[in-house]
Parts: sequence; C-alpha cells; structure tokens
Amino acid sequence: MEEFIARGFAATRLDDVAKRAGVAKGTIYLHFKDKESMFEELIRTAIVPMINRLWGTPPQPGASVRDMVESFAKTFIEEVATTRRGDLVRLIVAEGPRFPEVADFYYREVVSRGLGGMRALIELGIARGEIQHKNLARFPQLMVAPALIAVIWQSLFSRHAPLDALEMFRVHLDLIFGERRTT
Amino acid sequence: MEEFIARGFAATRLDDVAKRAGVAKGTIYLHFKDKESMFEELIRTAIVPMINRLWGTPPQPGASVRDMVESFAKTFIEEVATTRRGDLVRLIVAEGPRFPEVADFYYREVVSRGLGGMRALIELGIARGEIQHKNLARFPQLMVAPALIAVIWQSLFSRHAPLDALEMFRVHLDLIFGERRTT
Amino acid sequence: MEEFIARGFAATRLDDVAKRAGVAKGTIYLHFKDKESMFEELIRTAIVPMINRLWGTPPQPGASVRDMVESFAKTFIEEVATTRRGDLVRLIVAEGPRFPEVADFYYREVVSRGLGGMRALIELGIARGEIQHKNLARFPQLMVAPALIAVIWQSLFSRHAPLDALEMFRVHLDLIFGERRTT
Amino acid sequence: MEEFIARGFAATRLDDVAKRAGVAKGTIYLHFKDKESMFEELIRTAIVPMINRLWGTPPQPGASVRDMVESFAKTFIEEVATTRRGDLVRLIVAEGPRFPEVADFYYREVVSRGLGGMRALIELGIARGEIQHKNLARFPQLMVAPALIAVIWQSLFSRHAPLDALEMFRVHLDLIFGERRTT
DNA sequence: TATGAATGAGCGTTCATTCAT
DNA sequence: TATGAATGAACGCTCATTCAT
Repeated sequence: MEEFIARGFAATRLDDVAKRAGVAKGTIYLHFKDKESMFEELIRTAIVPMINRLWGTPPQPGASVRDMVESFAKTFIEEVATTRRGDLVRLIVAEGPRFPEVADFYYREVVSRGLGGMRALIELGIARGEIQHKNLARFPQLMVAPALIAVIWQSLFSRHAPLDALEMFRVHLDLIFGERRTT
Repeated sequence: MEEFIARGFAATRLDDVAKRAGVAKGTIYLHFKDKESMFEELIRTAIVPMINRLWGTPPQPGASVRDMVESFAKTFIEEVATTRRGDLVRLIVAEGPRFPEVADFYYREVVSRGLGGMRALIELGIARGEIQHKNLARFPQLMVAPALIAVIWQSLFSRHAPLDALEMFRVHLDLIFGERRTT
Repeated sequence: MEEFIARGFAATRLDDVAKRAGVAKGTIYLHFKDKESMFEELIRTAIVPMINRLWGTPPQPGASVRDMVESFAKTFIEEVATTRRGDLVRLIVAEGPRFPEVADFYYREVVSRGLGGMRALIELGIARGEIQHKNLARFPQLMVAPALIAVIWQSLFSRHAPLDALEMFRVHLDLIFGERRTT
Repeated sequence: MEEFIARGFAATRLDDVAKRAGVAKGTIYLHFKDKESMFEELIRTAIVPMINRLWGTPPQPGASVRDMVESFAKTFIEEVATTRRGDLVRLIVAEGPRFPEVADFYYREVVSRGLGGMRALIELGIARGEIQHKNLARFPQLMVAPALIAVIWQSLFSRHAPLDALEMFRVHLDLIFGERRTT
C-alpha cells in the first residue's frame, strides 16, 4: 500500500512491493491474481480501518451537534488528513476513474455512509435549533468540504503554506452554527 | 493533454500522444526533452487558459460581493467542474506529489492568486457589511471548497449520484452571506 | 504422461502433473530428480506396455505370414494408432531430438526389435513363397510405414479427412503379398 | 525458424531468435503480434519454398509413371528429408495438435495437394498398365509413406543406423510397379 | 514419506528514446 | 523540421525447484 500511495498504480513496481513486504516477487501471486486486483484489494482493505477510525468514536450523550461535528473533524484531521491515510484518499481520487470498482467501493462504504450520517446530524441540528440553514441538509457535502480541502492541501501545498486545518474547520463551523463565544 | 488526463502520467503512451497530435513519435522530441518535461509543460500550458477563463470576466461595477462570488462559481462550475478542465485539476491532485514543479506552478498561478483574490473579495464583503464572519478572511479556502468538491464529485461519483453543483454552491453562499430571499 | 502427451515437454507444468496424479508438487521430487528425468522415465515406462501389447499376441501356429502381419497391423491400429498411445509415438517423434536418451531407448526397445521381428517374418514369407520381393527384407521399415502414417494422420488430419487405417494397410499388404481374393 | 526447429515452440526464447536474426528483441514485435503468430507465420512462410521445390520440377514428357514418382522421391529425399526442411516437417508433426492453424495450412497446401497429385499419377499408371493394384488410388498415402519414414528416421535414428532412403524408396516402387531389371 | 508455501531466475512483452534518412 | 524503424532496459508474470513442517 505504501508503494501504491507513493507512486500511484502504474508507476509502482512489484519488485519494490515485494522488497518492502519482505517476500519474493512470486509470493505476491500466491495472494493476488495480478497487479490490478492486488491494488483493488489493498485499497479496500486499507479503507476499512479508516472507516472504523472515523465512526469508531461514538458522540458524547449530551453533546451539542456542533461539538459532535467538531469532534469528528478533529478525528479526521488528526487521523486522516495529516497521516498516510490522507494520501490514501488522494490515491483514490487519482486512480478512481481508472478503477471504477475502487471508486464504487469508496462511494458505498465511505462517501455514501458518511454523508448519510452527516445529514442525520444536520437534521438533528436543525431540529434542535442549532442550525438555521434548512437547505444544508440537502448538501451534507458542504459540512465536510473543508476536510477534503485539508487532505489535498496537506499533500500538495503544505510545503508552500502550512494550513491550520482544525482552525479552518472551526471557522467553517462558525458559518453554520454561528460565531463561537471564545476562540 | 487529453491522453494524460485520461490515463495519468505513467500510463500514457507517447505513441498515443503522437497519434492524437497527428505527428510521428519522433517529432515529440523536437519539442520536448522527454516525457516528464512534456507533461510539466503541457500542464502549465493547459492551466493558463483555465486561469484566463476564471479571472477573465471582470466583476460588474455595481454588483454585490455575493453576486461576484456566485458569478465566479457559476463560471467555474460551467467552465471547469463539468468539463475536461475539471479532470485537469484532478490530474494535478493525482500527480502533484510526484511532480513538485507542477504542484508549485499550480500553487503559484492558481491557488495562491485565487485565494488572494478571494481574500480581497471577502474583505470587501466584510467592509460592506455583507459578510459577518470576520475570520473568513483568514481562510479563503472555505469560500471555494465546494467548488473543489464539485470537481471531484463529477469525476468519481456523478455516476452514482448526480450533484447540482451550482445549487450546492448557492446554499454554501447562504451560510456566508445569509439566506437568500428567493430560491 | 497424459499431460506430457497433451502439451509436450516444455509446455507441461508440474503443477498440472501433480494435480492429475493427486499428489502435492513436492512429492514429485521424491520420485524424480527433475522434470527432465521424470519425462524420460515416464516415457520409458509408458513404452513398455505398448511393446507388450504389440508383441504380446503370439502368431497362430498355422497362420500365413500375411495373416500374421495383418494381425499385427490390426492390433497396432486398434491399440496404438487410434488411442492415446499413438500420441505417445508422436511425442517421441517431437521430443526425440532434444532427448536423445528417449530416442535411443525407443530405437532399442521398439524400432530395432520391431524391425528385427518384421525382417524375420519377411524372410519367412520369402522362404514360404508368399513374398516375391526379396529386397523387402533389406527394408522392413516398408512393411510398417503405413502404420506410422496412420498414427500421424490420426493426430493431425483426421479432422479434415478420416482415414480407414486398417483398409489402407490391407491394400498395402496386397502390394506385398499379391491381391486378396475377397475383401 | 532455425530456433523453432531446433527447440520447438515452447522452448524457443525470443532472445535467441532476435540474436540469430541480428536484431533487438523489440524489433520482433514490429513484424509479429506475438510469439504464437510469429511461429505460425514463419511456418507458413517456410512451407512455401518446400512446396515449390517439390512441385517445381515438371515431369519429363515421355517419362514412365514410375520414373516420375522416382524423380519426385529423389527430389524429396535430397531436398527435404536430408535437410533442415525435413525437420520442418517434424516440427509440424510435433506442434500440429497445439497449432491447429499450422496443421490446417499444412494439410491444405502440402498434404491435400500432394496426395491429389499422387492419386492422379497412380490413375495414370493404372490406365497405362504400369500399376496393377487398382486399390492403390484409394490410398495415395501408401505411395509416399516411405518418404515420411525417411524424414523421421533421419531426425531420430540416423545416428544409430543410417538409412539409404532412396534405395528404400526404389524397393518400395518395386512393390508397386513390379521388379526392376537392374538394381 | 508427503506437503505446499515460498523462492527467484527467466521469459514474453511494452514503450520511452534514438537516429539514419 | 519531420519521420518511424529500431533499440534495449524494465516490467509483470510464470513455474521448476526447495525446504521447513
């Protein structure tokens, strides 16, 4: 997986994969049919712990919706955006069009479920009066957009200009939930 | 460029590039040192018209900031997100880490300038009282985040669930500028 | 052996051999030094029953030489030419030059002895006045040539044009022994 | 072709083919789609001059049928059986079952036409009274069987026992046309 | 004696790059 | 300037062989 993340599918050499895995080249073929299916299976396998990491921490019982979203964002930024897992997301964005199965799996397991959860939270926020913008429930993507920005920024531009992703996300939440009292 | 966009750098064959360009394979080497520098130059060349397209339409004199941003978003969604140029952005996201020069160029010419312009607009909006959230000027990325979401969604997930990017962007603007009177 | 017959030496995989034999791949190496010597030993082993099949049926006491040869031809065509054993002969023809030991063994055990026996029969036929052509004893190959033709025809051309090998052989015997009275 | 003849299809390495042809390995793929089609095309190409060699010499006007057949046999033995072309025939016998296209081509261009010509000759011989055995026309294979024997003997057994193929063929013709006056 | 996971040399094929024309 | 045949290094994949169990 590290090799695929570092070089993309086409540029990754099975020699390097084998070396990194500490096995001989032929051994790979005891586990995978070919390079393509290895790639797809590795991605699927790597996505699962990411899901668990994100959905693993159940929201506090008495927490506000804003707290719940902020907690999710904190987890995402700390566990995904600023780690190798963030590059996994970038890899999926990069190879998705050539590996529809990968894109499909990611959509089903991460995007669809993630947006579903987010929509439920938004509706809860609206019901509780925390969120004024009723239309937000139609586009839960808007809630997580800064998280994706953070992932991409991290990979491509952090060298030029570091980005305080968590603070950005908090400002984003201010737009949705109204200004915080304290910074 | 079409070939690189369709397959990524490593998987693109110069045979196909030459065929599509209507020249012989050898001719490519009269114009470019090698595949890598061809890729970098083509990306640079392709980014320029995108910039012009986005910054080309000057804001209406008497327009509100919201109108100006919305007009920009409309242009971006119509001219980039839903066209081949959107895949160019995805290509840069995909290959950026392996082509720092490309990422640098994109940062300098598009991201940095784009965010600069956006920050100026935000400050104008704050000065005019259109925007309440002063902190937004610190993270102009938040203003354009939905645009990037639209680009990626288009490439990866539009098959599963079409996304009305412009309407999403309008809801996003509602978060920033306050609710619209009419839909 | 079936695998070698079906694919030839080089194209046969020990995986398939082991599977067909119902043992694990490693087990093969408890019985044979390597692929080459397995091939040679298998061929030798497979040739023996073919020999027995051909020389097993002793000629009837009062039979004519023609009857004896015809009986041999019948056995050969039924037991070899039209069965998997025919492909064994073709396999030997195919791989012989690369496996001199195989060719040698086949020459010693089958060809040499077969021709020797045939020569004795021819001389008996000449002595009895059944055969007029004294020179035939110098080339006993001529007696069995149609049998080899039948083997090769069966493998290569029977799809295009079926061949009644036994009838062909009878016509061949007519050349040697003179016309038959009845068909 | 030399490489295929010497080792058979599966055991031939394209490296060696290229080396022998004096070109780089990649050059092969400018002329052939892959190893299989190269093999098939080479065989087809190599068969043609063999055909021409055999059918090239038209029979003498006033010659007897026996002379014509003997002349053909002489050509075959000198030009095919004792040369590399003989191994080509053996190669076809060896690989035919795995390359049906090759076997088909050989059947159509050589076997079928050859047997057709031989049948015509036999019928001419019968009409002229040179041949008594009317049934021979039903199996023209019998006329050329010793030629095939010669090819195979040459490849496999000539080391053990040299074979005077031409003399064998003459004895064979004696069976068909009756004894010669002089040996 | 039997297994089968692991090995790694070797092969067919591709493709960026060169260069004589 | 343009060509495209030729190159050969490099890659994905196979399979005979080994060896710990």
